[in-house]
Amino acid sequence: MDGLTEMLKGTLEGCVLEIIGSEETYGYAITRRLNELGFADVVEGTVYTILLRLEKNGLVQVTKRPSGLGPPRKFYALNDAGREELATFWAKWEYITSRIDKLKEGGR
Amino acid sequence: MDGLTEMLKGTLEGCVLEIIGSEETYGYAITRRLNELGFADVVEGTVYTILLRLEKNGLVQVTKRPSGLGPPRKFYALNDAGREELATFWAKWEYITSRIDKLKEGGR
DNA sequence: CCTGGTACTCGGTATCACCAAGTACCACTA
DNA sequence: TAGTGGTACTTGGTGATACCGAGTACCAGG
Repeated sequence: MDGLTEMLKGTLEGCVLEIIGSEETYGYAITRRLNELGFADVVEGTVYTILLRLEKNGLVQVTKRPSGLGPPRKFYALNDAGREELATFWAKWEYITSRIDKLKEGGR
Repeated sequence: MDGLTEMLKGTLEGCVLEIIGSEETYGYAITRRLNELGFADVVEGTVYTILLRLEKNGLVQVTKRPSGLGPPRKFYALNDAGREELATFWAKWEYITSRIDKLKEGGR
């Protein structure tokens, strides 16, 4: 399945929020997680730009820790604003999917 | 519900395809249809750019007809390529929603 | 050493929806 | 007959987002 990229616009950031929200983790691992979830062609560069944005928008708390097998990792955790943003994301997701499913059912 | 715009990226075009696929129709009516479906802040300009793109990509057949209460309408119908594109869109949609729902369930 | 896996950064590009303003056609009304 | 409002399409520019590619750096094992 390819060419998903355009459809992920706006949702990928929410996915990253969800992942961070369930466990404090770092960019490289998030990328792997997304890949194994089925978003195979999401690459590191994309995830890092999202993480930078989250940080810039004050939704996460960042902690740098040594890795042992590579450069130090930047661990991300949600703060209150981040949790709120995550809830908003899921609300929007529900809304959109319900409308589109209705459209698909031929709802008129 | 606002701020849906970014999340609609890539899906709005599919919605328009679906609407056209179910009935030959025109831009203004498509906008109204999307609005009543719950995509309240989708405006005409947006729909027209999508229609132009569909036409440019050879997914639709266009017929101009007089309106009676305004300027002539451009009616859009799917051609074979358009129907194929629509099927692809739904396949992608299924794929993405299933993955994201899995993520939401805490699937790990 | 040197290859390969881990881990982050940065500059540029393409796509897509939005916005704003404009054109134009018609019916109704004052 | 001038004005208003609804219908209908066009166009040029903007902003957000994900992608791509190249680069830096650290470490372990052969």
